[in-house]
Amino acid sequence: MQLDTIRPILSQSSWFKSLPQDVIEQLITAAKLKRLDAGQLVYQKHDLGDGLFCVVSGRVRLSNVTLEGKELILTWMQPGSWFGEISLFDGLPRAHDAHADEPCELLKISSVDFKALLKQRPDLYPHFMRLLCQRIRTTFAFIDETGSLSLKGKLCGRILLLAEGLEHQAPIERGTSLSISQESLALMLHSSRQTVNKLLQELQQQAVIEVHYGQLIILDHAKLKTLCQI
Amino acid sequence: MQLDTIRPILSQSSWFKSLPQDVIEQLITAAKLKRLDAGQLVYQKHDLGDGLFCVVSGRVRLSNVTLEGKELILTWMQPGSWFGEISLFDGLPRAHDAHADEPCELLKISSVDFKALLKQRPDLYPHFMRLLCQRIRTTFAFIDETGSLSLKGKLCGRILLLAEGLEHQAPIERGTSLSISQESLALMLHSSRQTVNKLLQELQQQAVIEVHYGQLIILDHAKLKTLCQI
DNA sequence: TTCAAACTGTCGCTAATACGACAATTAACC
DNA sequence: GGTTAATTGTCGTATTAGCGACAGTTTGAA
Repeated sequence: MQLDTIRPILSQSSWFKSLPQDVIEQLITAAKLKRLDAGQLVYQKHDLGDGLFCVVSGRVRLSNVTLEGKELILTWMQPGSWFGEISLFDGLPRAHDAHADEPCELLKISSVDFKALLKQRPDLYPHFMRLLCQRIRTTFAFIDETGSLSLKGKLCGRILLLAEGLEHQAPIERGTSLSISQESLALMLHSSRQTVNKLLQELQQQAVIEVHYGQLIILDHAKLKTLCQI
Repeated sequence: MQLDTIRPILSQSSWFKSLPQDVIEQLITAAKLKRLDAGQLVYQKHDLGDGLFCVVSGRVRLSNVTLEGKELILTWMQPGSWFGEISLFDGLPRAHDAHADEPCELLKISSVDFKALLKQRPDLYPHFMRLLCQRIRTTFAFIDETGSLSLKGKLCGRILLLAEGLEHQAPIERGTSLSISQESLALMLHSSRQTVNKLLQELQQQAVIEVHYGQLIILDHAKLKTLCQI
């Protein structure tokens, strides 16, 4: 993978783009590219945090497993997204499992390199505080959704989140497609495949989405937004 | 209120206690004590963040209101707890409403003072990053609870959280009491008063808690912990 | 072309829980 | 003490959604 292929992916993150240019170069230089097969573990809950990651290609699943063995998907990280920063800052173990959902390429900045960078450039602290704040606000929004929306509303919210993750700041066009199984959506919603199926059918009836094998196509982005308004 | 009364309350927060001694003094000096009546607003969602708060006495409720007007309680902040830091670090509006649940005394450090302090003491950044990380991890734990526990489990988790908030690091003793209405618990669980009542009765049957008017008494702390294990 | 695996669509049963209603209890204030 | 507001306890009913079961569909690989 060439640096020139990576750069445009990294700049999909508005946070990363806002870093000083020389820091961006330093991070890219310090980063190692890792390839993972589908299903491979990136890190596991309770592991020590040994680095910071960015998805270059593929999709990483952040999840937890309950006592009974059921997997709860928190979210997916898509190209351009950074993750794994929290353990780096508080030194505590990983809060989730991270798996490659498909064959993935990840950039990894090791703890050691990262701490060296921070020591050398303390002016970066505010940038990383903003990254943490973003994470907190996303998480708060998630909780608000959980509490105030019907399952259908939550489903619409998740679909939008994933679609926006794919296209980042770019406007979502009619026809944006989302490769995800109904089973996975259910795991993210803490719901059942059958119920998700029923709701997707309803949304298809309303011409909001098209439902295909392992794939959704967004037809009416505005309607989706309305349906998940809190 | 004397400084000497405030100091022991502030040091209930292990985060605050870990700050350098001179910074603690600076913060105490910069802070203004605010008194609020029961029900009074501390700040409102979408307000600009104009300061950082610490509860000295009373209880502050962090909540959101849905489109239909239903209040969703995120949590209560109790003596020794700091809140309102996120808007300070990312400059974005408040994410929740904050109300005094009872007559309250709050310490407030204004944005201006706070930013001046950070400018003067950039070595404090890591401390505030830790505060943010704590918040994120609490929030993640909250989401995990939501997804993997039965309503009864979540109820036990909330009761413990509130009890621990009251007693902070101190071990919860048999007999710790919690002043809260069943209605409020329901709003926090996104559930109904009636259901919460039924579950509390069950817990009382099992001799885990005692249920009184506007009050719960914890009898079996260990059992509560078991019931909310993820 | 065939086969297996993954995914989707649908039915019916059951459990959980929201919500209205109303009575009983407790606390607070005059 | 008496009155009022807040809180709790308990119905019954309606709705939501989880889950097993099973057939149909799509995909990819032999």
